[in-house]
Amino acid sequence: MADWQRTHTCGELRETHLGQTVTLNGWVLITRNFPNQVFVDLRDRYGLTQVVIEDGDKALFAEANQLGREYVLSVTGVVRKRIAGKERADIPTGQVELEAKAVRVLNACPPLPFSVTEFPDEEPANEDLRLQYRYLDLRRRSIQQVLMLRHRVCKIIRDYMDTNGFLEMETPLLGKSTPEGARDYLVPSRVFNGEFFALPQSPQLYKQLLMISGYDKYFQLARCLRDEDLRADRQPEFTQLDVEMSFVERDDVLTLMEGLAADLLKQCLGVTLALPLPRLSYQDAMLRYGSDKPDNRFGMEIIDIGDVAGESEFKVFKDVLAAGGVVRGLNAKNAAAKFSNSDLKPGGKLSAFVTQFKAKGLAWMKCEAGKLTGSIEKFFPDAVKAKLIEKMQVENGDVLLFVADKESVACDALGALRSHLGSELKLYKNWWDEKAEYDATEEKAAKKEKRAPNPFVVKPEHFKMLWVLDFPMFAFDDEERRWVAIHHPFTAPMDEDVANLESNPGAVRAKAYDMVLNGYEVGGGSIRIHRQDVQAQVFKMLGMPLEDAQARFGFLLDALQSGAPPHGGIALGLDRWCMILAGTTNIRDVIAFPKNQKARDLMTGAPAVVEPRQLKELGVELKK
RNA sequence: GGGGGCGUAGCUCAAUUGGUUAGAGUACCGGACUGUCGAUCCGGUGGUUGCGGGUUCGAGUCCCGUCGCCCUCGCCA
Repeated sequence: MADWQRTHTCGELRETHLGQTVTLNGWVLITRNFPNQVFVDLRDRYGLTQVVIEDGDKALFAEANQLGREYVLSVTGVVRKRIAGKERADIPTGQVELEAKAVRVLNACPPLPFSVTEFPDEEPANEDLRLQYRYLDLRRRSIQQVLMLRHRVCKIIRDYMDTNGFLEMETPLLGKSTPEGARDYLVPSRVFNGEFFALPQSPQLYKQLLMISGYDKYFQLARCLRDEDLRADRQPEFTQLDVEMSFVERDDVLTLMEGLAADLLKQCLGVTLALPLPRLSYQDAMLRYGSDKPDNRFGMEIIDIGDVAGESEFKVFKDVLAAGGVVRGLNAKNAAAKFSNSDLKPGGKLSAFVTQFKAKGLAWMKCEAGKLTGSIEKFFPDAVKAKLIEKMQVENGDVLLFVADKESVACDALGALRSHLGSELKLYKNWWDEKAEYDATEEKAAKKEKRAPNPFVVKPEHFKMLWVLDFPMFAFDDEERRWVAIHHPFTAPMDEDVANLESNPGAVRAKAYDMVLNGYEVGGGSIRIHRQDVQAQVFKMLGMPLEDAQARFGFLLDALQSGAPPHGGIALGLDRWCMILAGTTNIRDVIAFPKNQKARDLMTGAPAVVEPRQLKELGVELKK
C-alpha cells in the first residue's frame, strides 16, 4: 500500500481510534483558517472528518493555508479527542478530529462553477448547469445519499428475488422493432445496410420466451428505452425490475410483488406496509378517483351527481346528461376561503386547469353561512339543493366543483383536478417535509436493522399503495381508427370475456394489473396469452392480419405452439421507486447521468453528429 | 406540435410606474484575528441584464423574433 493511501474513510473515526495514526483520503469541503491552526472538513461518500493542521510545522502550516475547496487530499495524522465542549453531536465523527502530521495534495481544484456544499438556506444551482457538470453535482451529499439508496434498493430486490427462487438473466439490447407501443430507438446495421435493430422498450418477448424454455422464475434489472417525450417522472432510458413466472395466476404475482414492496419500504425507510394491499378495479378507480393511478393518501373522492343534476334547472347539466354524458363533482372541504370567485369563474385558475383536459368548463358552488352560493345556485330548487348537500356531505366553507361532459373527459378533468387540489390544499403530507434532527439512536437502530440511517420521521401514512385490476383489454384509437392494446398485445383476456373478443372488444377485460404508490404507477404487468390461437385472434383485433403477425411475431406464435406454459409477470419502475423512497419528485435526481427534458445529455452533449464515414458504412444518408 | 413559467456578477437572487454610475449574499483575491466547525471582522476584483431587432429623450423593465432550461397537454403498448 502506497503511503498516501487511506487506512480509514472520512466517516469512520470514533473515540475507539484515539491515539492511532491513520491516513484519510478525501475532498476538502471547506476550510477555516486561524493564525495558529487551520481546520479542514475532509469529506468522502462515507462522511466528514475534521482535520486540524497546527502551526508547529511551519512548512505544513503554510501549505495548509493554500488549500481550497474540493482539493483532493491525503492526510496522515493522529486521532485525538476534540477539546472539551467543542464536540459535535450532529455528525458521527463529531467526538474526534485528526491532528495532521502530513498533508499531500493529490489534486488541486480551481473555483467551481457552483457550490458542492449544501447548507440549509443554500439554493442548489440551476439544474441545467448541474447537469452540465454532473460529476460535480454527484459529489453533493444529498445526491450521494440517493445513489447509495439506489444501490440498496437493487440489493434488496436481488436478495428478495433470489430468496424466492428467481434466476437473474440477461436479454439482448439489440432487438427487433415492434409496431405496437412506444417509439423505438433504432440502431442501423452495418452488415445489413437498410436494416435496423431496435433498442428494447422492455424485454417483454424475451422473458416470455424464457418461460417457454422452462426458466419458470426469471428476473432482471433491465434497461428499457422509449423514444417518447419526457416528464418529471420519465426518462428515455430507465430501469425496470422485470419479472416473469410460469404456472401462475394473477394473485401469485401480486402476492410476490407486494412482499417485495413491503421489504423495500421496511429496509429503506423503516416503514411497515400493511399487507395484503387494497385492490381496486379499473372501473372503480376511474369512477372514484378519475385516474388509473389514484393517490389514496387523501379522500376527496369524485361523486356522481347525475341524478341530482337531472332534477335541477341548469341547462348545461341537463343537456350533457341528455347527450349521454355525466355530471360529477368534488367537494373541496374548507376551501372556500382559498379560492376566490375569480379563481373559479371561466378563465380563472381552476377553470383553466380543467380545460387543459378538454373539459368545456368548471361549474362551482360554495357553502357559506349555511347556504349554497354561486352563479348556478339559482338553478337548483331547495329540495334539489338538499339532495346535493346530502350526497356531497356539504358543510360550511366547502367548495363544490363540477364537470359535466362525456364520461372520459369528466374522469380525466376531475381526476387531474383532484390530485392538483390534493397538493394545493395540502391534503397529504410528504415525509421529507418532516425532517428530524440527526439522531444518534437512529444510527444505531439503522445499523442493527441493517438499513440506511434515516434523518426523517417517516410514518406509514406517508405511503399509500394499492393494486388497480381488471383493466380493459382495448381502447379505440380515434386517430388510427382501430383498437389498440391498453397494456400490450400479449396480455391475456379474462376467461369469461374471451367470447366477446370479436363481438364487443371494448367490454373485454384483461388480466392486467398496476401497482400504484402515492399516485405514481410504480409497476404493471399481466398474465400473458399462452395459446397461439388466442394470440392470433388478438393480433387480428389490433388490425394485424395473420400474414402481418407472422412476419412480425412469427417466432412468438411458433413458440406458443411449442409447449408454452401459462405464465405472467410484472415490471416495477426502479427509478420511480427510488424517487419515491428518496423523497424527490424528479426522476433525474435518482439517475447518475440523466438526460434533460429534450433527451439531451448536457454533460457529453449527446446526441451529436457523426463522421460522414460512419454514416456511409451504415448505409445511412441524411436528408438535406 | 400546443399551453404555462424562467433566463441579471462564477453561483443564488434584488432592482418601485420606463429614469442617477444595475445592487445584496455567497464564491474568489488581499488583510486582521489563539479552537473553529457555513468561523468572524475589514477591504477588493467581478456585468454585452441569454441572443437579435424595434418603440422611446431614456429599456433589465415595453413590443417582435430567436435560443436555452423547467412544468404540463398530446405522446409514453
